[in-house]
Parts: sequence; structure tokens; C-alpha cells
Amino acid sequence: METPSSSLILDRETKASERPGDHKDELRLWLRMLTCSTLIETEIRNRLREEFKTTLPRFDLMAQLDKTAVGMTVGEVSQRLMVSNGNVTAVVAGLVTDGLVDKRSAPQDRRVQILTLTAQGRKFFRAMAERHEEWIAELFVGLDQADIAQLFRLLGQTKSSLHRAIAGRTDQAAKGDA
Amino acid sequence: METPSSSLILDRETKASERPGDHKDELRLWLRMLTCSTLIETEIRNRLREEFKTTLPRFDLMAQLDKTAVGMTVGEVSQRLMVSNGNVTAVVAGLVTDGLVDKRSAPQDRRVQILTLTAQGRKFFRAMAERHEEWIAELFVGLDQADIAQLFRLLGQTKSSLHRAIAGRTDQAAKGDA
DNA sequence: CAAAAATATTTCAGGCTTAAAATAATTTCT
DNA sequence: AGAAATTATTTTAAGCCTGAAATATTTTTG
Repeated sequence: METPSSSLILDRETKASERPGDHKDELRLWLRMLTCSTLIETEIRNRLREEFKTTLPRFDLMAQLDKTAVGMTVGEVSQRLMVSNGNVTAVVAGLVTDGLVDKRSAPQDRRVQILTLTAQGRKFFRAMAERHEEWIAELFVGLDQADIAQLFRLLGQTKSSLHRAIAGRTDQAAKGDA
Repeated sequence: METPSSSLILDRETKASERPGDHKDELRLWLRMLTCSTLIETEIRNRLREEFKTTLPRFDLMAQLDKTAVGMTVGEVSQRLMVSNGNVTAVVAGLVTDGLVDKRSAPQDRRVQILTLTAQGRKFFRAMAERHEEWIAELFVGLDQADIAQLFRLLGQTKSSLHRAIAGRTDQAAKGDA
């Protein structure tokens, strides 16, 4: 039950906590995050094209393969990159054609394809990775160490929140299907 | 010239400020931001498909048109969404087919195409926008008001830094071309 | 052991996206 | 006015990406 005066106050100073159902702050936050991501991604795409004549999906895929000595399966890569299997298949096809990636079925389980960087691929990737790291640093140059640490921490919280919310909904959907 | 002892210290406690040329923190920050963006975007895509049988590019385009009463040109939309003109042309084509968007050349300048939401389009978009806002709030539920404000502020700084860095490089490239 | 279930990948159809070239219309310059 | 430059959009070719269906292989089960 509200008194008349409290709803007058509500009209004049609208704090988020006093407006159930309003989530404009979260929305603005998301839009700003998306703007930042898009700006960075577009810039990196442009530089990869200009300086290395390649694409971001190819760079990302090679980055995964560079992390391992023994190679990685299609499924592993698709999970880590958060893209579909079919997409990995397609991008790998291009990289194999260019001699940057090697693909062979595992001897003990012929369903599985093992992907590795070729010597040429590894060398090429390492050169790109070095430049890539410099580009990123250049883009974040307006933030000092403390800002970076804080932002990293807050995005860590965000990531946890996202995983919980998404897992929660996925579970519900699965229950509904059963 | 370094004394032997100072390089020993450098080996043992590697602070970023003591390692010129190392930018691992910025890289980790970018990867975490990308993870968050990708998780949110994928989840929103899934929900738009399931609940409204539509796509994120269509939603984003309609969101721009919903902001104006008089309509928007193809160029304006492409600039705001940070996508190519050709892309807007293609997505609009689908929306026009579905009766959600109206497209007509401006009477005073026949190069220009004016895009507006149809009545049906506006109604459909508003329904989606309401759900969309709820979804975003749900995803960020693990952050309190202070976290959101702080993250928003830091992303604002990031955005400025990006604009400066990108403008700087674009200028240089233009100078090189001249 | 053979059928059924599970797993890993590929194929397919359809939509998104871009850069560059082409088209169309307007504005500027002489 | 007429040529040249500019502006707005579309087209095109190529690559990325997805979900769903298909294929191939291995594991589980009866």
C-alpha cells in the first residue's frame, strides 16, 4: 500500500530500485559492451586483412591449435570457439588448402579428425599473434593498470552471471521437453 | 645497462610495468569481453528465434527505426548499426517482404531511400523489445547496481580509448594515401 | 554377436556480412 | 548549360555461420 506522497516522490526521482520492471540500466550496459566489442573486432579484422591478408575466424582457429602440441579435434575447437561444428569444418578446409593446417583421422577412432598447425602455419600464426597483441594494447591505451584490473574483475562477474542464467534456462527447457 | 641483480628480480617477480612489450593483461581483458558479448549475443539470438521466429539483425534494424517518427535513410541505419550499406539493403528486403518495414525514395532527393516501420512492424517490435529488456536484465542478474554503474563507466572509458586509437590510425592511413 | 544408441563430423539450405564495382541522382565548377 | 565530382544505394562474389539432416564410426545392450 502506497501513500500519495510516496508515489509523488516516485514520479520526481526515479531510481531503478523503485521501478520494478524497469531494466534500462542493464540494457544500456549491454549496448555499450556490444559497441566496444564491435569496434575492437572490426578493427582487428581490418588489420588482419591489410597486414596478413587473412580473416578473424582463421586467426581464431589457428590460435586454438597453437595452444596444443598434439592437435585438437573438430569438436574441441568448435566448443572452445563457441561456433558450430560445420563452421569449423568449413574454415579448416580453407586453412588446409593454404597449407596452414593438417587434418587426419585419429588412428584409434576413425570418427575423430585431429587438427594440427603445419610448420608453416605455426610460423605464420606466431607472427600474427605478436602483432595482434600489440594492436590490442594500442586499443586499450586509455585505461591504466587499475582500470584494466577492475574491468577484468567485473567482466568475470558478468561471465559467471551469464553462465548461471543460461544454464538455468537450458535446464528448464530440457525439463519441458522431457 | 642492467646490473645482474636487477635482471634476477625481473625473472622472479614479473610485473607488467617491468616488462616493456608485454601486453598479456590487455589481451586477457579483450578475450573475456569477447566471451561475455558472444554469450549474450548467442542467447539473445536463440530466444528471438524460439519466441519470435526472427533474427538479431532484423531486431537491431527495427530497433533503429523504432527510435524515429519520420523514418531513417539506409545510410543512417548502416552507420548506427556499424554494418555495411549492402547489408542494410539485404536485411531491409526481408523485412519489407514480411510487411514490417516500408521503403520509399525521398521526394526531394531520389537517391535516398526512407525506411519506416509499418504499423504491424512497430507493434511486433515493441512486443519483442519488452521481452528483450527482460532477457538482458535476467542475464546481468549477478551484478548489483554499483557493479553495473562501474562497469558502464569503465566501458565508457574503453569506448573513448578505442575511438581515439582507431581515428588515429585511420588518419595516418589517409595521410599515407595522399 | 547383432541391433540400438551414442558420438563425431560433414553436408545442406538459408541467412548474414563485407569490400569493391556498378548504378543512379544530385551538386559543384567552369 | 554541360562536364566532373560527389553522394546514396544496390549488386556481386566470396566467405562466415547456423540448425537440422545425413553419414560414418564406435559403444552399449539385449
